[in-house]
Amino acid sequence: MSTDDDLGELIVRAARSLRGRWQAVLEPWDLSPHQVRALMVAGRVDGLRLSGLAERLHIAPRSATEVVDGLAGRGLVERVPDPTDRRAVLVQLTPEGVRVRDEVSAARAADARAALSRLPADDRAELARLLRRFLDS
Amino acid sequence: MSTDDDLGELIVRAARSLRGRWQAVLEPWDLSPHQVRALMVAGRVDGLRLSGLAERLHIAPRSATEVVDGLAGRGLVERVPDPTDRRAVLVQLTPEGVRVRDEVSAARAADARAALSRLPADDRAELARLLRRFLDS
DNA sequence: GTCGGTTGCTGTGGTTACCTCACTATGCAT
DNA sequence: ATGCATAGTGAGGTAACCACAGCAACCGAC
Repeated sequence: MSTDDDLGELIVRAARSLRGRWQAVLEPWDLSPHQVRALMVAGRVDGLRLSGLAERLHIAPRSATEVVDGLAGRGLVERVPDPTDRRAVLVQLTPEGVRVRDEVSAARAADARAALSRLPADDRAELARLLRRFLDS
Repeated sequence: MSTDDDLGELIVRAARSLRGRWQAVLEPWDLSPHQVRALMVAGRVDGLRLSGLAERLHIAPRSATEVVDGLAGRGLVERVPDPTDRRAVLVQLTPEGVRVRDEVSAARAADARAALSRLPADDRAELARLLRRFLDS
């Protein structure tokens, strides 16, 4: 049905709109989307290995090295040896990394709120309910 | 509110899920998303210039040249001189291009139907309504 | 006309973000 | 101890984007 084609298209367009805004919001920090995601994950997960990061970002292990290189070069993240396995390397936020993570987090939340505030609160709730149902199915 | 943060996240995740499926559906044709979009646009718009294609795909004019190179190399598209301006080049689907466009179109529609059929029809309608409202605002 | 500025496409060359493959160091089971 | 598996990374490649320069064609003012 054409309504279903449209629905897929609508979801993708809505996401594109949000992603565009989000990228603009990130600009002051000059971080790629992957770097931001890595920062979030590394802040949330304690004792995160490079391989674990690669898995969560859906990229090759080799590429995780590069993402971490980028963040480490900015002093947002540190490589620390895994005490339980001398082959492994853990990704750990520096104090600066924590600060930037919190700033970016707050900016993203504020922007999402602004973008979606055009929709009445009960529409937002309904939308969230329906999307959750779709994703869980 | 955390529900709004979630909503943005939900939209992006839903789109990612659809995009992942879509890319898998496209695999047999070995076409990039941009190439498919170009094929669709060129099939829809008569007398489409490279610059017009670039505009619709939100890429630099130079990059449109490359997309068309790719499609022309597969024989899906032809460059024809613009009769009204000898500098300009029009992008026109070959018969093979029309065939592939229709196949891909049908496959995408079928997949979207399959992906979204997990949601009841009235939920789909409501979801579409809400997303349209968001996008139009 | 013709001449200066503009436009449409593309060649060259560069960046970025991925990838695979091979290597080293380490861990671990027999 | 020895052989195989695993963690990260150096080397090198690819695909998709970009800006800039160049060429051909268009167009408005004179």
